[in-house]
Amino acid sequence: MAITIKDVAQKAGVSVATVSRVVNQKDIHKVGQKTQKRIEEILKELGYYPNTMARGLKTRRTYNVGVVFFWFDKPSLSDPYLSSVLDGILAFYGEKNYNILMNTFSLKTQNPGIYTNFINSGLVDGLLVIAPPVESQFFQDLKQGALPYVLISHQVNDKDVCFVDCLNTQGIIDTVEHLISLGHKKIAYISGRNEYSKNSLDRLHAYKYIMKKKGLPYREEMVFDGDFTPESGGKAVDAFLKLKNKPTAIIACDDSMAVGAIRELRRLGLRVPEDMAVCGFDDIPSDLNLTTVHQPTHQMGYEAAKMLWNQIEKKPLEYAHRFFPTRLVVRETCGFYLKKANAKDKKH
Amino acid sequence: MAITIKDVAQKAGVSVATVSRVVNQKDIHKVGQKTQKRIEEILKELGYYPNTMARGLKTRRTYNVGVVFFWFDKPSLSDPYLSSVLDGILAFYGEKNYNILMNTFSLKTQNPGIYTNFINSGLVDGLLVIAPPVESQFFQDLKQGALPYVLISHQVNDKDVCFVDCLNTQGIIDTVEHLISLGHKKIAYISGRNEYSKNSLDRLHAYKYIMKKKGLPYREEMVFDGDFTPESGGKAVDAFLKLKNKPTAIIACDDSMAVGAIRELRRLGLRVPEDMAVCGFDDIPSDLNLTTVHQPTHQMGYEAAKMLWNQIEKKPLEYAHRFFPTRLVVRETCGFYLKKANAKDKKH
DNA sequence: CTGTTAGCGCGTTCAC
DNA sequence: GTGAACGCGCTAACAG
Repeated sequence: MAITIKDVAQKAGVSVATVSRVVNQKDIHKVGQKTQKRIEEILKELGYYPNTMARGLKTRRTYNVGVVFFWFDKPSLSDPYLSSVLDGILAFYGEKNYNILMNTFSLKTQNPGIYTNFINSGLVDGLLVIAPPVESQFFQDLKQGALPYVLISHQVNDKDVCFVDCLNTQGIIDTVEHLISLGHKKIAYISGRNEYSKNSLDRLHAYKYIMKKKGLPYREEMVFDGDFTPESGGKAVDAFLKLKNKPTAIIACDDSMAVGAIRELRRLGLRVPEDMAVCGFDDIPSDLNLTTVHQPTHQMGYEAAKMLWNQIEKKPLEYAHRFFPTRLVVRETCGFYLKKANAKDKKH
Repeated sequence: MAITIKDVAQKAGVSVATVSRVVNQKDIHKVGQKTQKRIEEILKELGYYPNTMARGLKTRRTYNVGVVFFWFDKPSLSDPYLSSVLDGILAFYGEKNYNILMNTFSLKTQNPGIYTNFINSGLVDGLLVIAPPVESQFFQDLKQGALPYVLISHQVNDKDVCFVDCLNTQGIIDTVEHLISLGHKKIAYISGRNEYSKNSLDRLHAYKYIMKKKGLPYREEMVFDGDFTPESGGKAVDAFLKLKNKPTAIIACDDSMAVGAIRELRRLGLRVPEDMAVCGFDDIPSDLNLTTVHQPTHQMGYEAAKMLWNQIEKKPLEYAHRFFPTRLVVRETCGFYLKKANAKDKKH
């Protein structure tokens, strides 16, 4: 059995209350210098560490925060977006000496027991929810519960719900405008899983909005419903190429699908960007020189963690929502540099 | 305040003991059918969830396992090796309905308080330790404590210490032999941080061993001490190219450094593999067509998790150590296919 | 300055 | 079949 506060008290010849005061440095000015010294020595000698369970039971604080993320096929941290967000979270709570409790949630089985148990068990002081599905019982459970939480990459029309997100709409608008400036008019779009990702939905809306605004025809067949996998990006390409009126550019809702699209195009003997421009979203590491929209995922994780921490520690909240700017990163696959080079050639 | 067992008992007109029996399905045959039904209904109606802290305090079980990993500059899950191992761990404990508690440990500050607290606080039922430093107070604390643990990617000469690892030595031997078969004799090596990574150390030893065994001269200057970053791979190349007696092939202790080496070689106008063959270790996703050694990281995480679980649940342990085979994955950067193509050309 | 004590929510023993 | 009561280790209110 581990050393308890009682053991320490006994050995020091004091009461447990005094030991507790020393351990927690609370009301420490009330403890005699000598007593404190003696207790501190015995603490080390015995190798005492407070039992988190007992302490948590009493104080209702655990210094744990839960991180929930969602998956289809299998839980995976290998996703660059996810691991970057998590890195931000880890960075913040590393400083604060909190523990991170990971919990994953299958979108297939949708077993609520897993997270309701997590929400209500008193195991964590708060919850960080990464990219939850658009509609879910989850939110109701969350709102009903007393546990503080912050949503990541999921904006919601509710003053009271804390979240961080990037400016998805702006990112897509920038991309479309950039492609238009390169002369494209027939711009196709590969969507994500719109029922499961608010980001995906917001980006799709943005695409429709800006196409219309720019006077470009929005056509059903120019939107393909993908699922965030490279494979679905490839399927989108196959579908687009079958059209009578083929697109000259493709925007993918995320980089994975953009990568899949490029691979398929090349497999079919088409060149990117000469024969087809391709743009992505997220700016994940890749050697394909993808033109894409960058979002500050690490910072978003960090700030979400901070917002949650403020709630937990009852600090005044500076803001309930936090939007991070996106940035269009122009590389090779949109054809910008190709066009530039061609223009230069013509001059000569 | 959350619903407690007392609330349920009151509403059901029974004692807390009876409710407890129903909740835990323990001695359930002693509870009357009707009583059970009634309690179960009220349980749902009230939305009761047992308090983990109280339960943990009583039972000494938390259904949490801790995962510890180590870092230099900042904690990062973006490392493909790490995220893959974690995926394996998540996959296993997802099935078992355990929670994962992440804790990171800085190799710079080496503050032991962080993990000793973690070890002794009763917060977790066991510990998974990923790629710990070669020598550390950590191990002593671990051995002294009563907490079950399993080491990942760290083999140790101790029957009682559980670990999983891949056959690092075999991986390096395969690589060297493969390069020799392609005609290479001057094979340089980029090492990792040998004080902090047992894998790195084991691989270096393997390199020295096989070079000697094959009658190839081992020269100090042919080994460069890197730090697992692409940058250090680049520096290694710079150093090797300054030598009078330049290598014709480079083996890197991990893929990151191999990638860095290739980038630097190309930057300097050298071709890979024509002018220099390069091989890595780990088989991380990359578009460089790297010849490398694959290790089943996901499976290793999964099996380590299983070993720990067996300990926690007091099941008989099948084995304390588990070694996973490596597999040389021959792609472009070693020059194998180049040679093959050349040979074919000559025939004609 | 220090000690006594109640009680956090739960599981479990023992009595009925 | 069921309930009363104890104690897990700790913090905090109160007493002295």
